Amino acid sequence: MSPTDPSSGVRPTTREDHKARTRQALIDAALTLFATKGYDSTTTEETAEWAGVSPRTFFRYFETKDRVLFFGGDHFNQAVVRALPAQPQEIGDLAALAAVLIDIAPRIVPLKQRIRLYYKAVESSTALLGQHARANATHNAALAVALAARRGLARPDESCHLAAAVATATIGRTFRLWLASRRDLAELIKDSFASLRALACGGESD
Amino acid sequence: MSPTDPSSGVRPTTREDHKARTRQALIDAALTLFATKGYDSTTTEETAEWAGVSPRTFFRYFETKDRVLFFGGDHFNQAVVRALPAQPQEIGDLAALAAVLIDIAPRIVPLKQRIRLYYKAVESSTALLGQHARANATHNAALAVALAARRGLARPDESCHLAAAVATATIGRTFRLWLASRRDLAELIKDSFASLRALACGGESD
DNA sequence: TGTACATCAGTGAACGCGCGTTCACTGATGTAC
DNA sequence: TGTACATCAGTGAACGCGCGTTCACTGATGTAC
Repeated sequence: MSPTDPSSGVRPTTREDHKARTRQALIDAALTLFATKGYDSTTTEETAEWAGVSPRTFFRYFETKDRVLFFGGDHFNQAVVRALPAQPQEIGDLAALAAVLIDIAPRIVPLKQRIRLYYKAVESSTALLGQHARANATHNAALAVALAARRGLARPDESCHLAAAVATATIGRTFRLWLASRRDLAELIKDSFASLRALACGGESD
Repeated sequence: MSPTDPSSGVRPTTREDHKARTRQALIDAALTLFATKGYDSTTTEETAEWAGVSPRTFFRYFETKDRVLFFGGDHFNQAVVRALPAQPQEIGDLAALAAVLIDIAPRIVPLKQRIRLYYKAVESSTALLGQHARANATHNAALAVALAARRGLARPDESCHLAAAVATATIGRTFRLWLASRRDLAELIKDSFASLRALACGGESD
């Protein structure tokens, strides 16, 4: 349409640039404040001030106070779902998922400090915990669909849903373990899925 | 101490009786209203009115609006944790948990309609979803401790935590399946844990 | 059994607070010509 | 290149609303004697 048509290439104008930076400043402020002071003890006004904008501006970027925390986790979830079909058909669902996660791990590692803040923020409030749980539920649904496709099903059956839920629970544990240690994320993922296999198959061996 | 000392026996006076009934009325009102109108669209004032008390009375019974929904689910969780040591040592953790759950199932079945309302309410709001998630996390911690004891560990290791998390995820799926069908709860629990075993052990067989 | 007092469930009114909305505006960036 | 206009990010002020608190009170139930 116009010479600065965004769809014609990545050329951020000064305006768009500034907008993106304001948004990012609000997200950073919220992440830091929620993690240190707790969500309930942080006002939107305070967050705006920390980001260097007026109180009113907060709600130009986020519909509600809690929305400001959710931005990029979905990105990785979607990457997992997209990468799943590339895994060989022969291996099991959980093994395929583990393989995908190990592939993606290097892209997650650099965000460790940020993810730590995110989890700390989430634990500070039931409202954020609820958001997190809902994001997980959405991801599980998408994952179940992807697993169904892998098996040649039109719609996910209960086994697909169960696999998605169990995988997400396993990943959740793995993340917390990773954040609390210095161990390698990919190693931890491998260990967790091996441990899951050992648990479910009745062996007490490692 | 006094002739009506509560610790000397279960003799509810008229006063205690009335109090218990007021509390229950508030819980019932909240459960119904949250499930039908949604949590965010229901005010504490409305809940109080529905229960036949003044708005102010609500906060004499519950510190916050969300607390009114959480009352008896913990009871079953605790029952599971207490019953776990009675299971034979030879069987695996997940098998032991499944057995305990199947034992308890008959006590859960009569509450089906109530549990349905509970889940509907929880899904209506991130605040309640967060409460539910936190309750699950607390239960998982207790479950991990119980599993550690079963294995002769002083403290739960990561494998215990993982087992608890995976079991809770499995039970969550099972409950939703149960609420959406007419199938027998104990049967569904058995199926779910069998399905979990099949998933993790790599077999695609039922 | 009967009276005087104590306790406590429940109420009414007023208020603080933070989220989120509405309306009218400013001023910088972007566009037309 | 330069002027006139359009767009849009950001602001300020005022407000509605529901949660949760504080304080002073009523009236029914329970207790002492």
